[in-house]
Amino acid sequence: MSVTATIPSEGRAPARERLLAAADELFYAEGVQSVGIDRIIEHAGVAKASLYNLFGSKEALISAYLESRHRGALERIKAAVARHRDPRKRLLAVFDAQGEIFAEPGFRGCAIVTATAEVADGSVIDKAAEEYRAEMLALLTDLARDAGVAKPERLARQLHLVYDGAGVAARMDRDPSIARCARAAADALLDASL
Amino acid sequence: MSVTATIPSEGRAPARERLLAAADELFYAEGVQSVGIDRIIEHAGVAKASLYNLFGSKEALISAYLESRHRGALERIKAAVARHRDPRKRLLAVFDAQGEIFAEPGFRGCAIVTATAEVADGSVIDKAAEEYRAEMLALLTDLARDAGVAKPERLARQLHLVYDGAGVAARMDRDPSIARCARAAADALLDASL
DNA sequence: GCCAGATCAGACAGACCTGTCTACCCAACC
DNA sequence: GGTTGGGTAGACAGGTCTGTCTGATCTGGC
Repeated sequence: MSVTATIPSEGRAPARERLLAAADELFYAEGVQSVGIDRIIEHAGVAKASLYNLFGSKEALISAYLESRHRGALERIKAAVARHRDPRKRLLAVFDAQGEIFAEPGFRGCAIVTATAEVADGSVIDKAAEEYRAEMLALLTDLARDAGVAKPERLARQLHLVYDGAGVAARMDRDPSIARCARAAADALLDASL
Repeated sequence: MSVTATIPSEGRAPARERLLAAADELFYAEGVQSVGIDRIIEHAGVAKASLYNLFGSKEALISAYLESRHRGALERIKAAVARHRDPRKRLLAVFDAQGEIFAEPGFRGCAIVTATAEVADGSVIDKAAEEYRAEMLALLTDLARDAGVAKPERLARQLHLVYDGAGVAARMDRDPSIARCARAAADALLDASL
């Protein structure tokens, strides 16, 4: 389990990282089902055997890709939250961060939402998604509690709805500005919960 | 273009209907990408040649399936709306209907949202989705206007967010009760818009 | 009876998929 | 200098995919 980080032969990232980068790019842009292993390894400049040595299966690579995407998004959101001290601003910062993410070139919705839509129920991917969603809901619940609302769980669920909806709408309507709409809705829902 | 409805040989629906029924069942349950033509025709009891005579391609069959799903959902929602005269109740009826749909066995989220997540950008399916989303937004805008809010377009966008989010959450968390949460959020957003 | 059109069953082509396997290369370490 | 381990390159197996094609069968209308 120790990732001893054998220093790569200078200038080139190790195969594992190159594979994850390629997976991130291709899986996200075209879907985990549509993109085959061959394209991943070609894009990463890695031999097929290396992929199977390092990850074991395509599904495991998808899991790692989703994990990394989720970590990245949550990190960005938490960083945006941390830039404020006022509880209301902290809560709304979630949607500010969402707006930034939406505006990035190549944005195509929440990777986890789209990936679960591609695979049948009960896959390993579903299990990962469950975990990730719980984490997001917990964050929103904390922020709602800090904002002093009477029923933080209740508001958190509502905000989670708005968060999910914004992700879907931004992708399907190709409209990053929907995040401002989500922010306004969150603001109103917070007011209504006080 | 005239669907002259040649009466089927008694007891058996015509091939087109059986294909659509099979597509509806399998595509929805397992995804349009994962389900192959062979399984569709086997389930429908139809020859492969008939499918290609009637629809021309798998993509066209998917389009027809999405069209039918969308029609059905919108019809149900409009029927629920029509059961009320009070503008607020009419607006909230959208989310009541959503709750009914969520509670049905085999519910797996909005077919259009999941289908667009499966295909690359720019496909025919994307174009259809655009149309369907506009229709939904128009309905919400009408309801918001009738409820007498100052900026109906603004509220409609927010409600659309909640609607989309509820669909995603109901699928991913396997929790139909999220519709009540969405209804409450819609109620609060309506209040805040008056 | 007979024909036209719809439908059926299934082989087939050509592409693509995941995952395995062999064989070679090269750098680091003892 | 030899060994070990991670990496590369690519063939291969066995399966699945969409879409086409051939030919048989059924049914309604004349």
